Amino acid sequence: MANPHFDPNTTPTGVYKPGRKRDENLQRILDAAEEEFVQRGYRGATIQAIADRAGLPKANIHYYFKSKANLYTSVLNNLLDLWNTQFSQIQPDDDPAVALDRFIREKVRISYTQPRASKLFAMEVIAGAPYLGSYLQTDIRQWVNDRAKVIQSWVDQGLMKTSDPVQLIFLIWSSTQHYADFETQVLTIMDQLTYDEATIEHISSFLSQTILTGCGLTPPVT
Amino acid sequence: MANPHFDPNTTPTGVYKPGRKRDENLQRILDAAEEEFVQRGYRGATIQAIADRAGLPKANIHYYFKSKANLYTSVLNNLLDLWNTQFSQIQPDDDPAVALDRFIREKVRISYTQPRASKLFAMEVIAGAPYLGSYLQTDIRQWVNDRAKVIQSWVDQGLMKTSDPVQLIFLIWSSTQHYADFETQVLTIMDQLTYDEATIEHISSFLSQTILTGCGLTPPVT
DNA sequence: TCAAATCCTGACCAATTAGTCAACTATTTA
DNA sequence: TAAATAGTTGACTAATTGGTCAGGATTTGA
Repeated sequence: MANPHFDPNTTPTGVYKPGRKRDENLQRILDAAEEEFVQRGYRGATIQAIADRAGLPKANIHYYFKSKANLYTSVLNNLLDLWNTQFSQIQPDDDPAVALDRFIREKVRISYTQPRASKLFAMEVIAGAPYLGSYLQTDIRQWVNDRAKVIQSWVDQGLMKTSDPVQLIFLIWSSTQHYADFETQVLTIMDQLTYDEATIEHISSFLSQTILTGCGLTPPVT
Repeated sequence: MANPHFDPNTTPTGVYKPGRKRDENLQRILDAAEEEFVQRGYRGATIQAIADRAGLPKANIHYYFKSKANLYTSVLNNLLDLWNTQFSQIQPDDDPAVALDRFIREKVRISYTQPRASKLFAMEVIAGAPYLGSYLQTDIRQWVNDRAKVIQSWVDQGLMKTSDPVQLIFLIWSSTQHYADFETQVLTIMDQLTYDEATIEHISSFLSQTILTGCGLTPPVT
C-alpha cells in the first residue's frame, strides 16, 4: 500500500493491529526524538538526526509520524502521561510532614530516573509553551490548585504554616526539577559524573529537611 | 572596502573607532538575537529572523558578526557580564539573615527585570551547555564554592543551620530562577498577564520567609 | 498458499539555511 | 576636498531542511 499519513496509534487501514515491529519502532523513534528535541529544541532538531539516532532511514520516521509537529506532540503527550501516573495524591487528612516529604522524594526520584522528560518540559515552557499552552491553562493549573487547596486545609487545621500554598508548590517544584534540568551544572559543581543513589538520598533529605522546617514541620524520620 | 569578517569589538581595519551607528546596531542585533535564541534555541534561530527583528538586512548581521556561533557567544558573554556585576558579595561577618534575604530579593528582581538572560542560560544548560561548558567548570563553580564557604562559616559560628551549603545555594538559585524561566507557567497558574511590583514583593517575602526559617533563621523585618 | 495488510526505503522536490561577495553609499579626517 | 575608512545590501551559492512517493519486501491470517 502506498504510504498514507496516519496517526501513530492507528495502522494505514485505520484498524489497530498490535504487535510486529510497530511498537518497538515507535518506541525507538519517540526515544530518539525526545533526546534530539531536548538537545536542539523543536526547530533545531532534524528528522534526519532523529532517524540516525533511532537507526532507521528518514522516510521510515514519516511512515510512523505524518509530520515533525505530530512527532513532537506525541513526545509531549508521552511525557504528560508518564507524569500524571507518577505522583501520589495528597489528602486533607494526610499528615502534612509525611505527605510533603513523600512528594519531594518522588519528585527528586523522577528527576533522577526521567531527566529528559523534565528537560523537555522546561524547554517547551521557557520557549513560551507554543505547543503546551492549553495544558498549562487547564490540566496543570488544576493540578496546582487542587494541591494548593489541600495544603491550605492543613494550614487551617493548624498543622503547618505557609503564607501561600501556590508559592510553596512552586518552591517544591522548582527546587526538585532543578536537579534534572540543570543536571550539567549541578554535576559539574558537585564534581560528579552522574547521580547515584547516595546523592539522590542526600538531596532529598536536604530539601525535605529545609522546606518542611520552613513550613514549621518536623521532617519524618526515614 | 570589501567586507572582511571581524570580531564584534573591532572595525574592519582592526582599529577601534567609536561612535557612528556601530554601537546602536550592535545593541539592536544582540537584543534581537537574544530573543530569537530564547524562543527557538541556538540551532532553531535563524539569521534572517534576527535580522527582521532588528530591522536590518540579513547581510548586515554578517557585517557585524562573522558567524552565527560568533553572535551566539557574544550574546552569552553579554549575559555573563551582566550577571557578574549584579550580585552583592556575601561575607563571613555579615548577618546571615540579612545577607540571604538580600540575595534572594536580588535574585527575584533579576528574574523580573532580565527574564531573557535567565531563560537563555537555562536553555543552554538544559541542552548540555555545549557553548558554556568551560564557564561551568571554572567561573560558576568558583562562584558557588566561594559562597558555600561563607555559609559554612556562618554554620560554624552557630549563626544558622544547614546540612549542605552547596545544596542551599542550589535551592535559592532554583526557586528564584523559576520565576524567570517558567514565567509562562507561573503567570498562567497565578492568573496574571505580567509580574508587577506587588507580586515580586510577595514572592520575595515568601521565599525569604520559608528558606530562612528552614535554616533556623528569623527573616529580617522589611 | 496466497492475497491483504503492513512495513520499508532510495530517490526525489521545493523551500530554507548560513554564509559570501562585489558594488555601493556615508562619514571621517588630514 | 579627496582619500581612507566605515557601513550597507541585493544577489548569489552550496548544503540542508521537512516532506512525498512509487515500488518493493515482509508478515499475517484464512
